[in-house]
This record gives sequence, structure tokens and C-alpha cells, in this order.
Amino acid sequence: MTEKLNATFFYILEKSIKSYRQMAQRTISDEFGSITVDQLLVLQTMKDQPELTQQQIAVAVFKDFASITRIIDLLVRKGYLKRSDHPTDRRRFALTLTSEGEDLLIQVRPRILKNRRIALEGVEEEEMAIARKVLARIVENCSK
Amino acid sequence: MTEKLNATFFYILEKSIKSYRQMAQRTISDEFGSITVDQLLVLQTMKDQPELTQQQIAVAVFKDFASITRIIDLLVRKGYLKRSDHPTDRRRFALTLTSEGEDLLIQVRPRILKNRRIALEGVEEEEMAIARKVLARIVENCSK
DNA sequence: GTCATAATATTGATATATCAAATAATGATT
DNA sequence: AATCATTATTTGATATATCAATATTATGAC
Repeated sequence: MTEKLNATFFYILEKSIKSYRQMAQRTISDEFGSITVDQLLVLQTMKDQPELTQQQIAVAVFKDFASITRIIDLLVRKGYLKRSDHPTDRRRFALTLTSEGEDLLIQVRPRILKNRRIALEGVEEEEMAIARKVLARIVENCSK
Repeated sequence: MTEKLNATFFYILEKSIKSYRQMAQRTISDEFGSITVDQLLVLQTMKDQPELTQQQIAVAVFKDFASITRIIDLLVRKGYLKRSDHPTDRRRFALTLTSEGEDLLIQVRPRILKNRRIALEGVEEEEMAIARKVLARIVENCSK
């Protein structure tokens, strides 16, 4: 019977993250049009830690190197990021947010905070702490 | 500060499901070669509930209709599923597992159970129950 | 300083996610 | 029976995930 409990646990885990992502994307699209949550996540990370390499960004947002390359391409094409030569390492680019990128993040932020509050409404702090602990343990167990 | 806790919660939620999926896919690929976890999930669902329409399968495994179409295509191409005419509804196909498909599921099952045990090692039943409750609440909150 | 190796990023191929549009068949209405 | 709305599925377009291969630059051993 533990097996069944385990199965339903991973089912609800998948379902919860997908539900959240769908809700988040829907509300963002409604307010801001053609931008994805992943693109915003990468943009925010580049603003917060401008010194990171693309590979470090990938690790930070838990994405693949190749995905980061493509997401950055889209952000440049959309005018939220600017590529220029890197001063000391010619393998890299210097990537800086444009003023449009900065503005976008400022405007989107309240929506993101709201989405998290909506998703966690009615969840007690202690429950959340336990859930966090369980999830962290899963990460640990799966990374060995 | 609640904001920060919320942010890290969704971070660890993303990270845990990705860690689990990566571990699961890696072990499956090592043992069984070119088959994805998603393909196995759909195949198992069709075995367990053969009467379901593709749309009902999509709901059951929490995937898009279009994804189900493409996953089924791959399963047919790989010889695990057989398409034939549906007896009463010509919009649909009758989809049945081949003996290769049946065999595959039987062989894969222990590995799937093992993966779940690995991922949940050291997690107490009560903690898991609370985590499940939190995740279910998130699903509820995001589906309104 | 040269060379092997490592680091950084890109590209290609395939699978999946999502939305919208298209096809085709069914069921209900008149 | 012809029409119309609904249902079931597929297809197209774009974004992301993953793995493998490639290109370019940097660095360390010698």
C-alpha cells in the first residue's frame, strides 16, 4: 500500500507544479502578452546577478545550457536584453538589460508575488516548512 | 519575508520534480534504451483503462491533447501499440497494446517502483501526508 | 611559446507543452 | 433528411528539455 501512496504522491507533485505554471503563464499572458514565465525567470536572474555566465544562470534556474542560449536569443530579439562583447573573455558575451527589460521586470513583479500568494492561500507556515523539507529530501535522494 | 519563503518554496518544488524526472529517465534509459517516462506513463494508462478516449487519457496523465497524439504516434512507430478502426466511432481509433508493449510494462515496473522508493527514502509517512495536502491545496487554488 | 585540455557557448535532432486552427464524424434540432 | 453544434483527433507554430556534436577561446603543463 506504500506503493500506491508513493504513486499518488508523484502524481500530485506533477499536477501541482503544472497547475501553478499554467495559472502563472495565463495571468502573465493576460497582462503582458507574449512573454513566458521562463523568459522572465532568466531575465530576473540576469538582473539580480549580472556577473553570472550563461552556464551559471542555467544552474541557478535549473535549466539546460542549450535552453538558456535559446531563451537569451528570444530576450534579445524582443528587445529586453542587449548583447555586446565581453571585455575580458571572448568566448562570452556581455549581456545587459535594456530599459524595456528593466521596466518589464518592475511591472511584472507584483503579478508574480500575487500568483504565489494565490497558489499558497490557506497553507499554514508549518505545513509549508514540512513540504519544503520533503521536497529537499527528494532532490537530495535523486542527485546521488 | 513570507515572500522569500514563498519564492524558495516554488523553487524547490520545480527542482524536486525535475530532479526526480531526470533520475527516473536516466535509470530507464540505462536499462531500456530509447523510451521516455512520458511514453511509459501513457502506455500504462492505456493498459489500465483501455476504454478511455485520447482526451480522457490526456486528463488522466495531466497532458495536452496534442501531446497525447504525438506520444501515441511514437508508441505505434516503436511497435508497442497497435492502431485499428474503432468499432462504433470513426473519429477514433481502437488502440491496443502489442505483446511487446505488454512485456515492456512488466519489465519496467520494478524499476519505476524502485525509483519512487529511492526518491522518498528517509521521508516519514506523516511528512509525506502533509506535503500531499499542501500540493493538493495548490492544485485547488490554481484551478479556480 | 606550444600543445593538450578545459571552459563557454551554439547548433542540431528529437520529445514534450501549449495554443490555435483544421478535419472529420457524431448527435440533436428542425 | 439537411443543418448545426459538439466531440475526437490531428496538425502547425513556437517554446522548452535533453543529449550529442561542434566551434571558439582560455588556461596550464611543459
